[in-house]
Amino acid sequence: MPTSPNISFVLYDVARLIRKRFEQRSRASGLTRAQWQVLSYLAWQEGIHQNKLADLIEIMPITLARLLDKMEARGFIERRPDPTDRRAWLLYLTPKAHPLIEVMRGNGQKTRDEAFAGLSADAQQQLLQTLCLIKSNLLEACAQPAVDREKVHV
Amino acid sequence: MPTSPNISFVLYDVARLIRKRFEQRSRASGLTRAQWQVLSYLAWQEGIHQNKLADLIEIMPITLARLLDKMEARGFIERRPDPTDRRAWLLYLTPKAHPLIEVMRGNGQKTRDEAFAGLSADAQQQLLQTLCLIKSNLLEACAQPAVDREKVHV
DNA sequence: TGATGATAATAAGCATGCTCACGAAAGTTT
DNA sequence: AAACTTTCGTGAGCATGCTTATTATCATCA
Repeated sequence: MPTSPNISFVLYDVARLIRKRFEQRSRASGLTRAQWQVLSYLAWQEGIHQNKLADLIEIMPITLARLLDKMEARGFIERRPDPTDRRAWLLYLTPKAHPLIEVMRGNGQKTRDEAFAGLSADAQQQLLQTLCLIKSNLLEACAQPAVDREKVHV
Repeated sequence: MPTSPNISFVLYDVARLIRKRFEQRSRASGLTRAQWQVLSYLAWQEGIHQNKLADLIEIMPITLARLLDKMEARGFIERRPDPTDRRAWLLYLTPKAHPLIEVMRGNGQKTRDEAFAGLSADAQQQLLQTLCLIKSNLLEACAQPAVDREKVHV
């Protein structure tokens, strides 16, 4: 950009590059960044409903459903019917998934080490807090309608 | 997550939400976040090659080509042949694109205002610098091979 | 009970971004 | 000039994430 870089663009770039680097590193393990995020939350909350998990990760349920389709096909998770609600599934890790968790955690750590090189622990903590604030701002904003009043008729 | 949230996940979430919010706001204008980024750089460097523009934005040339296809189809940019290199195109905005620039800049500003509410100008400046450092770390890292030494055979 | 509304999951379709591969043209070396 | 290498742009195919819409089931209330 001509003047100083646009902070939103930079933030978006950083996220894209983190994903890219993580997946360079994890290709052999067979899990993408998004799938690792799912696995990571699921390891913590096994037996959860898809809806609840989507809420936790803050993605649309349909986005999660597609991820789970792939992870189920590859044998990392299983959907068991909820005995009390025939619409719903309960999500569980398979035995095959367990050894992956430590490997992927390591890959995440290595990616963070690369990304945050030169940042003190304090600076990282500060960054995390700032990002959490921004995230909460955006979650609230996204729930509000945003009319594009300056619509351009082309 | 059980303990404190994973900073990479949060960062990724924030980027996703910024895009989502920006596009909620800009739907009527007909440009997505990515297309707006292209337009924004192009307004600054008209007559550039696709390759150079992809370098600037730091995306793969093929990703840019697809974006340009759509923007060209909608009449926002045009590709003119480079008289000195028959492989290459020179990129230009159309007259139709110019009025969009101010509108989209405004949408970006509104989105940032929502996202960064509660952050002082200093804190925002600090954040920008930190993100630029991380981006540069990651650009360097991505250029290095990342062997997944702990390959899991499944 | 029976209608009405909410909720769980998914389908269809689109945008962005990647890897890998390829053709055409340009540049370089012999 | 011919052969090799590099570069520019794109095709194919995949993953993620969204909006919108649909089906099946559950919950509630008349």
